[in-house]
Amino acid sequence: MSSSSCSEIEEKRVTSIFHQDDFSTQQEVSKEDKLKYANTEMGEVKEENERLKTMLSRVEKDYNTLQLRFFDIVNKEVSNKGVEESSTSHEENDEEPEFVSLCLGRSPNEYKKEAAKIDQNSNKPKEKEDMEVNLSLGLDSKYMLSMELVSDLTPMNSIEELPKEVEVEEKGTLFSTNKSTKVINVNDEVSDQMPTKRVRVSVRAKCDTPTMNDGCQWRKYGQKIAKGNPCPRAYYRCTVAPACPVRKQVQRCADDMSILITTYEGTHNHPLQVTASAMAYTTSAAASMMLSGSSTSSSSSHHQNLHHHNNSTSFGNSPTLLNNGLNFNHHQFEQSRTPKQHFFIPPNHSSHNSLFPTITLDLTSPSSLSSSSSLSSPSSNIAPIPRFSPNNLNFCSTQQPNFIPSSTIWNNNNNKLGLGFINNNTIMPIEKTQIRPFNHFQENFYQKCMTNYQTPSRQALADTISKAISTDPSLHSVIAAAVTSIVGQGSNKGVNQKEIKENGLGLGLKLGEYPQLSSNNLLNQNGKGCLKGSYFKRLSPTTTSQAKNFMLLQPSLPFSVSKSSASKSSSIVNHINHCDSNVNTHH
DNA sequence: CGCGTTTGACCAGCGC
DNA sequence: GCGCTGGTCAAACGCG
Repeated sequence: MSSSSCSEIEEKRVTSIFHQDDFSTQQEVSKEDKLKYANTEMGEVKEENERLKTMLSRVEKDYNTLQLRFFDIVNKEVSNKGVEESSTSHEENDEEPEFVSLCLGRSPNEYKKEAAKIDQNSNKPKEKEDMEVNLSLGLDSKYMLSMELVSDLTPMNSIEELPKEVEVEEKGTLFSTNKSTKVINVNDEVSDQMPTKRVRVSVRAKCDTPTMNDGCQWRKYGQKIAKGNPCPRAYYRCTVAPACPVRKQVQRCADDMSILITTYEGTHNHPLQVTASAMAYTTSAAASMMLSGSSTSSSSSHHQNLHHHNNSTSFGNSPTLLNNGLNFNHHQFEQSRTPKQHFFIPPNHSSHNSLFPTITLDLTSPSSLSSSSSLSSPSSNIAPIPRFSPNNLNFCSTQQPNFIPSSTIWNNNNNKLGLGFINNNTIMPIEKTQIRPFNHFQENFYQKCMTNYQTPSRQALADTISKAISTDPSLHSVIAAAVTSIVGQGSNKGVNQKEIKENGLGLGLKLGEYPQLSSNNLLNQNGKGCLKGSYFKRLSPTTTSQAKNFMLLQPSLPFSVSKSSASKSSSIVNHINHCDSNVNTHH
């Protein structure tokens, strides 16, 4: 059939439509409306499709750019090292670029030391050893979140406790003398100016159990009454690997004992479980936030630097990325001066604290609450926060598996932990910068990590992705980071799922297997004294009075308890999962 | 008996 | 130098 005859037929059809009687004309008018509506919808969908395509290409571009930069730096280093080292080390280096140390508060040289310990104490094949040392903080991933994240993260960590060997190393790139631990430092100035600091990431979450279940195994090695908090602080070290340098401190909030404050320090030198990866991901991101913000200055320009550091960074530094999600209270310096603020004063708020900048991840505040308006203050330098549905993000472990929804322990409905908004009625002081680097996508990534890859729903994916993208154009760089992470995870997916099955992590997590959860007493460790008051008698009068004062400064955080958000969360998870599959396909 | 927790002692850093 | 505080160690203890 020729095209002309075809158009004739169509014309006739249209003509016949318009020449029907009045009744049918009315019908046709409504049909026409429908057609118009459908056409409009189609147009919108097309536009959205275009936006998605653009997004995807951007993500791809970002990814490639980052990868190129990464290999560029690595190659530089290899060529520099090549002068000094034999060709065998070249071979090693050639295979190493995939491993980047994502440090959280400790120098890579510590890992060198740890690795040396391992070296002495075991007869592991070197290759395996390298793997363990290299696999730092989270994701079990060959690819890290982004080059920016890594580079942002490293300066402080690289410098702190900097052994002399490193001083001879070239500026711009830091290598631990242990060849296996490779840390890239892109920012020369930063490294030059870096004070000797560790970074700590403090997670505040409502939790009834002694510790949060973050996927790692911990051994308690100490307990102290810290000044300013009647609740004892418990010290744990990671026991997943013998020489893992990661420590955590667990302490109840003096103000609200249902809030558990977990402070992480150090970087795991071993592969992490999926659940542990999620926490590591968050803490490392938070640490990167902190480092990128504080790295360039300890002066009053700190806040600005936080935003100016690098707009292409995958996390947090771009103001556009600060809109949604988790909030990080950055209290590198002296703690809260304004009683109105809902700042968490970290466990260590003595003079020592300046040596350990701490970033707080507040998972206790209901998300879509009132804070957005207060935070939109021009002088706060933080964009107004769009409201979005709160997700359940619960790090609480529970000893009552029966209460765990079958979908995921992280969707535990006992607590509805809003993501990120702080009840802050005052303008943020420069020293205490509030960062909201995460948005929907990253939160969802979190959920994804927690949920053992639920079967994705394509419809749900389409809905959420399009919504997220259309409402937040800034997502592209975030997605870039998430994609990078997901791709990395994807590579280990099979293993992780296997581990999940074998080790009881993820869906069917056998909580009782974790030593810190094995007790029947919910507060048997750091929490019991809080309620029984047994340790109060041990407090000096000074401490007690200080604690009282402290409490006066700490208004209670409101909590919302909901049992309806599980479906939302699972829906969100589906989107991520779907994205995951798409991304894997793409790459 | 092995493993993890508890708890007092000890050490280091900091401010006065 | 002294006292305060945070952090760690290690012996004692408890539990399975």
